[in-house]
Amino acid sequence: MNIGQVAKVTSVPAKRIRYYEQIGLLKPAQRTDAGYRVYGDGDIHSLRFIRRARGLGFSMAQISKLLALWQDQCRSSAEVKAVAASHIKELKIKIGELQSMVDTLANLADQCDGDDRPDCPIIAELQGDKS
Amino acid sequence: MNIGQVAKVTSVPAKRIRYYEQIGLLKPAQRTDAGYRVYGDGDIHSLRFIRRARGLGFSMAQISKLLALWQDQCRSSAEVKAVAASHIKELKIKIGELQSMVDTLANLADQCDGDDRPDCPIIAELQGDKS
DNA sequence: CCTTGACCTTCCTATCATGGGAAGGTTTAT
DNA sequence: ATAAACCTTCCCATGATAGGAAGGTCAAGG
Repeated sequence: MNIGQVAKVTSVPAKRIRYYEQIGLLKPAQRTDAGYRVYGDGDIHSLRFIRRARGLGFSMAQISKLLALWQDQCRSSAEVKAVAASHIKELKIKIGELQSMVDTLANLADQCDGDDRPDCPIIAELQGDKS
Repeated sequence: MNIGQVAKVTSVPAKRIRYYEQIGLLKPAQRTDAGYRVYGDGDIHSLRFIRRARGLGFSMAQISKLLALWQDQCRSSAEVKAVAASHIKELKIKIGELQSMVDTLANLADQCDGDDRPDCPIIAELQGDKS
């Protein structure tokens, strides 16, 4: 299969497939005489694996680990779970940060009249007023 | 004040201050004969404003708008509120995405034994098994 | 057989908001 | 006078892509 066809069946754009190869996430694809990349079923499975992992927010570095564990028959599920746990932890931290922004902003926006006048608690907060 | 002193009092590193000037968020600072940037109180207020806005997760583009509104005596609070509302909306979407990742992952991790054996529902999910 | 269009290739650039560091000039303090 | 602590600009790096230019290749139709 050509890269374009693989892109279609995996929903991973050709550009991204080349990028994954470049950073070593995928092993270099075989080439035709003309230099075209050629892919087999294994590559397609790998790309789907990567796509799903990306969908769960894993970084490339984490996916690299997960791919290695996936291929490793001798893996322990504990190792996989550790990668996931670390990612969950990061996600929760991020969510907490974003949520606290939302809380503050919603609070301020709620107190804002949203009319034609210039007075605004949002601006006041950013300005540093100790209201 | 020199850039280093401003960095200290605003908690915004000199590097970042120069960057803000470069992208037009701050007006170009005055210079000494030797080319050193010189800042006044107004700049310090602006930098604190930017720092607080960044802390609430606003993008540079949004902060640019907010700065303009801040300076604009004729602003309507509705405009400010609109910027905030749009940001809140984006944040909530992001939080929703991250939370759904956490939910999926926590569920999978929960089902994972985390022992020495290779069997792992996390890997199975990424692999695409219809378990 | 030749052209056209749809592919493919590599390479360069941009994003966003920074951080790091090199090379070189200035100021301050001892 | 010299050393330390500043400052300047410039270039490169991040992560995970997207966009596009320049050029080679392949399949189909006239």
